[in-house]
Amino acid sequence: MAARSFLYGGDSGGFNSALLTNKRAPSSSSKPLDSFFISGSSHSLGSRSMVSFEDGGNGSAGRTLFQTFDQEDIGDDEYDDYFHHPEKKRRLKADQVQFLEKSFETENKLEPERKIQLAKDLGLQPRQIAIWFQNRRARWKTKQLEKDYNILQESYNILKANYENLLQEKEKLKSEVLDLNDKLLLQETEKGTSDSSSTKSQSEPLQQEQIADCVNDEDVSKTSINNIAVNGVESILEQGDSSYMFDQDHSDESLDEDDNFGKMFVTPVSGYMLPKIESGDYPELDAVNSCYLGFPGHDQDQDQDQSFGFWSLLS
DNA sequence: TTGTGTTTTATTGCCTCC
DNA sequence: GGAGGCAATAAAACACAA
Repeated sequence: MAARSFLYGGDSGGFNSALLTNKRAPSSSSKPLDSFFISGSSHSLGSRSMVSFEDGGNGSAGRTLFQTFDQEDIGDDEYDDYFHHPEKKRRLKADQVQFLEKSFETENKLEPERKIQLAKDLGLQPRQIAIWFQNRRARWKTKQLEKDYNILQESYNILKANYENLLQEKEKLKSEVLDLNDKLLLQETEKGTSDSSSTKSQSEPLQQEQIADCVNDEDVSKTSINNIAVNGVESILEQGDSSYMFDQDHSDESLDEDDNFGKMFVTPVSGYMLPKIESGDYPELDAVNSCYLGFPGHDQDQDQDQSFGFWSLLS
């Protein structure tokens, strides 16, 4: 991309009004010395800074915090330096940045009146104010995305740890069942009667089937859970609608039962909408849970409420 | 001093809204 | 169609290690 900067061309009395109304001012309008004559350029800026707070940032009425450049105020070398590097970028002074930061905290969008006022107060071009806010919003967004990513990463890790615990528990219970089955068989064998086979527990074949089902489901479930968690993270990263970024209030959306919002939740930091995973949405996850539920006398509701907190974690 | 990575300022192009 | 927003990007300014 061509990077011919025009900065803030205009006459020495102020800024080029065309640049305020037309943000696509052609680069050709930039004259070599234009950027030197930015309204409010001053001395005492260090070597290159474009602006300074002459009054210490008290913002007294009727006076900008930024003074008009005057050749008499700076040394010849510096003056010469400006002439020979007319388009150098100049960083804002710390005080100016602080002022803008405070303003940004109040409201991260910039209405025209506020822009003009800030420009007056700081002795900058309104366009500079707009650009600063735009860049600041971009930085803010990046940070929020990082935070959301970290939150999701943490959730994923918890989910994964829970899943692994779940598998361990399942193995333990499975071996208990096998053990009990062995004992049962042993007992019945000890009875040694000829009709023992007909009095054999009817529940046994069913339990063995269930165990087999659980074993078969295991790999599928593991893959599915991982996919769900990973997709959750990816969906945030791929979320392109920035309209959420500065829209603070999504509380109503998550309560709407008539559309998909009813199954969404809002990420805590950036306010992204993500699908809320519930029991029944992913049969593979239910299959994992169901492995506990086939035993005689086992309380399913209790199991879902207790120990692993599997669904509560997801929702 | 210099090379290199990061941050900040500014431009460009595209999109949306009124 | 103009104004303003955002993403992508360039380039200056800055920080810092070697």
